[in-house]
Amino acid sequence: MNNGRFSIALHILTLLDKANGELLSSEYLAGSININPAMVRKELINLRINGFVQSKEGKNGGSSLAISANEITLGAIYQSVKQISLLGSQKNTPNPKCPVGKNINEHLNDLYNDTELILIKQLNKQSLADFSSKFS
Amino acid sequence: MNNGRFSIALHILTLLDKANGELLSSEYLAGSININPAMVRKELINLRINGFVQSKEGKNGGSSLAISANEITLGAIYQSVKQISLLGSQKNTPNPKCPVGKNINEHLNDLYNDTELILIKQLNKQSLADFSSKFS
DNA sequence: TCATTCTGTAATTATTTTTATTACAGTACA
DNA sequence: TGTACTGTAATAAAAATAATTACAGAATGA
Repeated sequence: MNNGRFSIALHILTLLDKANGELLSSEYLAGSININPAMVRKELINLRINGFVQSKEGKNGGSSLAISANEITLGAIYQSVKQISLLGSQKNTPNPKCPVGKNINEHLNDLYNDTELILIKQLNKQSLADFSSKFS
Repeated sequence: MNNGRFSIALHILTLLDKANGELLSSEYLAGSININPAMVRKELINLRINGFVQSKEGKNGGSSLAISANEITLGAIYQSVKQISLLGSQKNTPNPKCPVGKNINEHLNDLYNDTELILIKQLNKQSLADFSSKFS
């Protein structure tokens, strides 16, 4: 991963888990994370798409977990926020006339994919519930 | 990892391995990678510090591997180029008044460190020689 | 019904990070 | 002593991230 989105997503989810079903507003969440509520709402879109949270509009609205914290692994969170590949951005345009340059992207991709699989497997060892339980 | 430096470093090292001891200039390396020679020279500084390459100044100068490609693991290359933590930048400044915010950085750091160890272990399974042998 | 308090979302701007460029001093060779 | 390199700094450009602002629309409840 290469963005603060994982941290933010995990922070949101941990707070929601701690809230035990009570709806938390994006402003409240933003207060704990110390970022802008609009950023929280943006990340909530993604968490909703991935089925982790549900939100209620309007007065007294807010968000809560949509499924049990036991069912949400850190690997799944990671996958929900990652967009570009793990070890480097793939905008390299090496020289196709060079035997190495011509093929390196293919080999780098293989390497990144293999490595990322291991990473996700490792993250999957821990659920949101496990992570959340570390907090008092 | 979250920068193109890994790709560049590995590309450089692969080219040097293929060159079989012959000195390659930063301009030649840059030509294969399709980046600026100054960028290559910058990355070479790091590779030198880490003992992977050696460079010779002056006319007919250039760089070559300083140790055998068998002794350079991809994990070691990864470690040489990484600067910030794996899963997210650590500039978060959560709200210390919140029980979750107060402690999340500590727990995130633990998680990142554990995960990164696994990642490096995985990358260490492959040496530069292994990687380089994939190219004709 | 209507003021209030939320979310949803788009548009814009600011900041930070990364990458690229330029330039030139110093070194080694022939 | 000219040429072809590296070393390195300074600067600029580009890209990625994050923050801000704004406002329409939804739900509540007085």
